[in-house]
Amino acid sequence: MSPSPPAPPRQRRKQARPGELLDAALALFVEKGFAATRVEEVAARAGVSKGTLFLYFPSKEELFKAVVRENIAGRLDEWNQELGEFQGTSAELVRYGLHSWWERIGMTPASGITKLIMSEARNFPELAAFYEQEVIEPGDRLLRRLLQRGVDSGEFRPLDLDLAVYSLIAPMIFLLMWKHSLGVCLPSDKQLDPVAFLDNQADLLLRGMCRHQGEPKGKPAPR
Amino acid sequence: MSPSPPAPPRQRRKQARPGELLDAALALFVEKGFAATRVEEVAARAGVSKGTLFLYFPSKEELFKAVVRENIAGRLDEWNQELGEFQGTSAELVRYGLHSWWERIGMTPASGITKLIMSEARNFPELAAFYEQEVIEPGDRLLRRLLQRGVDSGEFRPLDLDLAVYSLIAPMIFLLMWKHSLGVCLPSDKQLDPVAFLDNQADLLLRGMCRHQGEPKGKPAPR
Amino acid sequence: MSPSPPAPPRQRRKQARPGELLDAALALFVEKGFAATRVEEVAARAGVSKGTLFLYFPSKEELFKAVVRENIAGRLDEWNQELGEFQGTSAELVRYGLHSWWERIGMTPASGITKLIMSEARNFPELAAFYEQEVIEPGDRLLRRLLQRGVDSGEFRPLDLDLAVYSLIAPMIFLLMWKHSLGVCLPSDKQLDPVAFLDNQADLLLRGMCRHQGEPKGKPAPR
Amino acid sequence: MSPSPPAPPRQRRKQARPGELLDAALALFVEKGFAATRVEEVAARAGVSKGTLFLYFPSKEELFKAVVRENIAGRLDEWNQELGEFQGTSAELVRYGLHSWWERIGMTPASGITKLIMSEARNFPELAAFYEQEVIEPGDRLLRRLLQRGVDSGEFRPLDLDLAVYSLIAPMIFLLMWKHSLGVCLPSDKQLDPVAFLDNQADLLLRGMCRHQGEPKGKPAPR
DNA sequence: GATGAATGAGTGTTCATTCAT
DNA sequence: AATGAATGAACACTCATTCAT
Repeated sequence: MSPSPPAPPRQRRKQARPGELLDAALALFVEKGFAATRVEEVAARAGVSKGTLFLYFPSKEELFKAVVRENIAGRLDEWNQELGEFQGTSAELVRYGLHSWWERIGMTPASGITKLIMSEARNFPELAAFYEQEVIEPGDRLLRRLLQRGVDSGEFRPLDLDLAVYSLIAPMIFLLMWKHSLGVCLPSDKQLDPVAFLDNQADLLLRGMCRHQGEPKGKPAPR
Repeated sequence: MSPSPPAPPRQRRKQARPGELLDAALALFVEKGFAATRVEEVAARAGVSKGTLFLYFPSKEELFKAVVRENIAGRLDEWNQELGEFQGTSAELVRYGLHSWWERIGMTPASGITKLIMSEARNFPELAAFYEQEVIEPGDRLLRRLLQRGVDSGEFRPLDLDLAVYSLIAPMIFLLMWKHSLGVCLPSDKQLDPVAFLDNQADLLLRGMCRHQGEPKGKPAPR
Repeated sequence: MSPSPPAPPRQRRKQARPGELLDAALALFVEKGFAATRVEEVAARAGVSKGTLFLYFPSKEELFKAVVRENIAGRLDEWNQELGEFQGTSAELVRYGLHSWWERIGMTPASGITKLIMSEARNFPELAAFYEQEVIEPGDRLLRRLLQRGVDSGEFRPLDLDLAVYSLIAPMIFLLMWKHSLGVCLPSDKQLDPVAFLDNQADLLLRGMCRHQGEPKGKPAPR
Repeated sequence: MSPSPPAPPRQRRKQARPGELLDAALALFVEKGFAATRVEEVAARAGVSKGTLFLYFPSKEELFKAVVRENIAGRLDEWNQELGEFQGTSAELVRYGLHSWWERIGMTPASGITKLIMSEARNFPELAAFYEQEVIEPGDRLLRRLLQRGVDSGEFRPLDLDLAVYSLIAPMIFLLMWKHSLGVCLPSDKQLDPVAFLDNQADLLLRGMCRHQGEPKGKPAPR
């Protein structure tokens, strides 16, 4: 009567965690881009059927937005607060910020999102606007506050904040793009060490921003 | 068929077909990405029919590869030579290099190629390898020589060249990505001034690399 | 489970499920047609879950059939009897019949059933046959008897009963279709007044059927 | 290399007539309804592939509109003119109109369109509006002119044109609905003879509208 | 009995690719 | 060489139906 295999017993049940779908979507979006990722594949990787995905996310685009929210936008708040409570010099704060960014975003799969956005922004203006609003704008404010803190305390000299913010953003964006595009194709001896790179960039930046030229470069000497 | 006298003024091209197709394809690929670009649109922009495109390029992928190959070529050699003949301090050379890069690549449509590569590298590993070989590698050598010149002359202090090279590359890559992706979606008051940004980056970098701290930053040097 | 005292006021139905589902389904099928009605919507309107619907009806098609069967029943019998006992001229009887049809069927939601049948008959031949048997056939006999009464009494002249019956049916069917389809889309100044239309049709018909040309058309008799 | 059948040699060429698609669409829409008709089936019946259909019609809805235009809307003009040039009494004109309607629309596949519209109007308000504008409205004007002609010539008595127009429309609509829905399920002995029905309706109507009661009913030749 | 999470076949539409002309 | 009509494999999304709970 039913020569087809006995049909898997209606796989998992419970609450097939939208979380699993978000994880799968993140991985695939980053790997193949938004357009080239098929929702069916996302569903399959999450272990559910295509229909199930649409039970939780009304469209592919909303799925993407949810991925962004889950992985970046939603985390900015806690980060904001944490950096606000930082005790130490502003130079240390900048270094700490870059390091924690690397650990929480840069080195995680979430970093792929930024690459994705940079790659596809022009085709999905709505997504780009969403990202601008939910990530760029708050992130910009966060960095600006960091720098302003140093200026206010007299630790940094007066800065053109617009340029200075971009000086912080640039190495991060570069690192992400590198990691997610050409980096994956480079031979291992050409690989860029992200932490060393970030440290180096921090050194350069801080040396340029600090009022006292004696600002020690590396970790060593926090007096 | 057309005995009407003076020969129709749209005699136009003749054999230049592949070139026009490549130009059209470059523009569209940069603007919309690989997946979102329709071959029909490429053909239309080149003034030919869809079928004709496939006469010259066996598939969309091959067209893409041809676009990249076509637009990567030679430029580096002449640049290499020009920078080799530069008279002046190495600091000036670095600044000159960044400026001329902006004028010859960064601000021209050619910059789109890099954006394209960064965006699609993962889907075209073959292309990425090609780009690595043809651009990254020689570019890396070029920058390395620039820096080495400063070190050898004693103008720069001893450098970790690997890191230093990436410090030069990062702002360029960042600028391109910004310009070609999120930048186009940002409100005008958020726009980044590329030259100011490059100058600023050069200041920071050189301040970090130069042996004498008295290295004048930008134009005047604010005592 | 719910020891809270006075019994929740939404004790509501109990076992009336199938009936509520049929009501909901009737309304939606009439409004949107068979194909465009989603079972989920039917269930929701009946206040139950999608799964529950399938507990009572094995498929959407069976639900549809049940709706039609449920709403076609009996009414004809009482009507048959009532008209059989009518005292008055046959012309009055015909007019009375049309008016009471409008009041009991035409203007009520039950009219939707006929629209439904007319619309979906081809996709549900089984239903169409059922309707033919349960409604068309008895209705035809009823009308035939009405007309025969007039012929027998000498009030009407000899008639081609087949045609005459259709002359009665036609305005009713037309009215229903109009009301349930294009009528709902027409601007209010184009709306058809059903009672006036039926009266007018009765006038025309009776004028054609009555032996004495003096048959007064409407109520008053226009001098 | 290619074990699949040699592939039909890229069937017909030339101009795979949108006409064939329109015919196929008409037949299928009428047979199964708008929603239940799959575009692939339409294409198949026209002997082309699904993609080809979209070469000529940008969407299923536009295909439907084209069917309506082709089969009804487009013909109203010539009909309008023809009836305008009619020589004879207005009673004859009304009879002629009904007959020619039957021959050009009623008995042809085009008649299915009206059934379709009546059935699906509520689900596709845009289509209904289109039909109202392209068919109902002009048709209404046409009939109104017909009747006005009789009133003006003194052949008809003063009429409530709104009701009178609907008295003409009703039998046509009824006939179509009957033919395309229940009619297809009825046993042959119950079948309605459309021409006889229309004649009968015309008789009834004209008897009601004509000033001189002596208007002979049937064909017999109006002395 | 009742639920609602899960399924997967099916639909309209797009687009790279082919090929007779 | 060049065309453009034709193709068909995809893909996002829907919805009737199932079934573990």
